[in-house]
Amino acid sequence: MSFAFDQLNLPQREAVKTIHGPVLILAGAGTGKTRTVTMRIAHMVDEGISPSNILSVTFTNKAANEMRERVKDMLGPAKGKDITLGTFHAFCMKLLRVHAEAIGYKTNFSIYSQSEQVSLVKKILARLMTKEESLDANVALSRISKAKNYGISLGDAAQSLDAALLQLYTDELRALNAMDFDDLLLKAVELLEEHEDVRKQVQQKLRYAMVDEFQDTNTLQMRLLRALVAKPYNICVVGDDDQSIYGWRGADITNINEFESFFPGAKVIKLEENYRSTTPILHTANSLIKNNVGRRPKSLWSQNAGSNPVRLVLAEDDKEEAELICDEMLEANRKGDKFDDMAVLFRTNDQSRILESEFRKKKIPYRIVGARSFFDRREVKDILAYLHVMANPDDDVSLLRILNTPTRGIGTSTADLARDHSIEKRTSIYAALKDSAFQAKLSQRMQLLVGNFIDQIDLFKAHAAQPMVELAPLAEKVIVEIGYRDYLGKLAKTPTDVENWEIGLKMLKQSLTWFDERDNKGSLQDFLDETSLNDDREEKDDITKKTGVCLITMHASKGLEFPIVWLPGLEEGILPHKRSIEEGTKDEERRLFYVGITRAMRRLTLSHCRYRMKWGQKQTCMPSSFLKELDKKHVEIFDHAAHMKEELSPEDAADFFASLRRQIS
DNA sequence: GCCGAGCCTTTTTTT
DNA sequence: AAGGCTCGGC
Repeated sequence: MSFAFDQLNLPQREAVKTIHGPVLILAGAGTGKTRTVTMRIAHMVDEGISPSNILSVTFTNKAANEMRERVKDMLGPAKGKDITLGTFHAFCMKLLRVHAEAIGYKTNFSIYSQSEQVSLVKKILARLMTKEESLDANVALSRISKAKNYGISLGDAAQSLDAALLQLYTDELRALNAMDFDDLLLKAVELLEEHEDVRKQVQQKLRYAMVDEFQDTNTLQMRLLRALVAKPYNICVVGDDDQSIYGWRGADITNINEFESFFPGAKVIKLEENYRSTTPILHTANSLIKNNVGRRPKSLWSQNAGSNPVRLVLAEDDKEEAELICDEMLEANRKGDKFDDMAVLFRTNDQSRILESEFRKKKIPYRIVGARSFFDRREVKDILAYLHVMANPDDDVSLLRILNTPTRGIGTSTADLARDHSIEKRTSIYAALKDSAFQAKLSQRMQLLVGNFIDQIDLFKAHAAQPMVELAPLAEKVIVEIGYRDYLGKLAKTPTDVENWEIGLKMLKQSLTWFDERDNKGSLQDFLDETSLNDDREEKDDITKKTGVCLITMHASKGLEFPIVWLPGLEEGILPHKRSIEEGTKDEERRLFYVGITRAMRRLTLSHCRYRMKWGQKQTCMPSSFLKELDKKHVEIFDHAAHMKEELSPEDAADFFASLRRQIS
């Protein structure tokens, strides 16, 4: 393959050519990052590096899938699939499936999702807490996660509730042969750090590493990389410190800011030519982000001068702001702009409500990212829980979920008894149920019920363990034999409930069928791994495929671009968010604003209000302090509220002011 | 074991 | 304003 360097600009070319030693590519928004990275891989292979020696890790599944497609296109499917490519978590999971025994786990460990973690923590808290204390499970969990990520101790278990909780939580997970998402990273790090043979073996194979979205990596992921990448540090990371917006869930910006101290001798390459936006948009973005301290200085530029200034509009209230946006969209649409090309990016989800109602009123088509996950559906969770227990019967959370689902007379009191027994004997609940010492505590009737349940599970388990078992029929067998549809029928309050649940079951069976039909079909375990690590949010992946104006949070907009963009609600307390002001993380809010601005290709409108309805109450709003920071050279300022008043006839104006007074008082 | 009234909270969300 | 959660009554 001869190489097409002429398609790249100079820094891009340099990034592609530098394949030995540590490299940090600072790729600003819209600077052709993905193209550069995939070309770099192609170039490496071109230079004689075997694809099987290349590791490419990303932060999200979406990025991993994109990368996989691009690499396949570039190298062909045969070479493409030799590259080790996936998310950090998927990589660690695969490593641990092979080596778990070295760190005291069975290789069929379960992976606990967020909701499973929450239910486990709730259960532990219920046991742990005295009447005066109270602790929200989600809050506790985020502290546990922080402690794991940063490797910090929470102190003495006897002194601190957090420490006691972490202790019990950790013990419990281990007893259940389960890991949470953090554990996947943590245990993989432990494995590599403490087992030289494994580390050497992995380092021998994966001699060239590449990391995308590096600004989103956390401390554990950095530790993993350091364990994984040996001298001469053939590691290339790509990211943009200015787009680091996930600090609140552990992303550590020092990874990118101090990259050279982790990998000495690193070459830093900046990509600053932007192919997405016009000069006014980039100039405004640059003027904002340069107010952040401790960033790596860079400045985006474009050859596209553009024809529209950035606009900054003041509206009377949030209703008027929404109307204004809709009116301008209709006007732009009349002039030939497509609704698909427009987007409204907001800070908080509740900002979308008033927009949606205005869109519906004016009959403007819109698309919105669905927040609900497919795997949050009860029917999907129920059947998946059966599959989980079949793969790892020691998975207590799944087992407790199905113990009385469908109702089979094994109520909470028996479940509690089994729990106590399992704690006392330090076994799983499944093992407790099988224990004759436990069964002796039960009534004749309950013994029978528990026995039946265990027999059924063992039967399913044996079926699932058969080689080359088809999963879709297996799931259907479970659904039929447990009488799940009858159970749902009794549970339903309306006929639509039943229909909805049937849809969920269909979707689950469809994904099982797809898995069955795959060329390199794996085991039940493989299917469960994929579903655990792929939080397939409904619609999320399709947001770019759907049509209409895109309504989306600034966070979710990262990586997307739209010709025409509105950023409403630029008020102190919303952006920067009130909580970030309190917590002193305004820099991250500034980056978030920067991400929002740099999504726009041709036209950008910023807006804020004098008043806004919040929690059912009218609030006075101050303009965002970030607005002062913007260089107004390319910004047109427009007081829409005042403009509205001028346009009114005297009578209307009197009405207007009267109604305004009513609203204020 | 289930339902509903009343109370409380309210940023972003991936693996 | 609205969704989630708890607690009390049946």
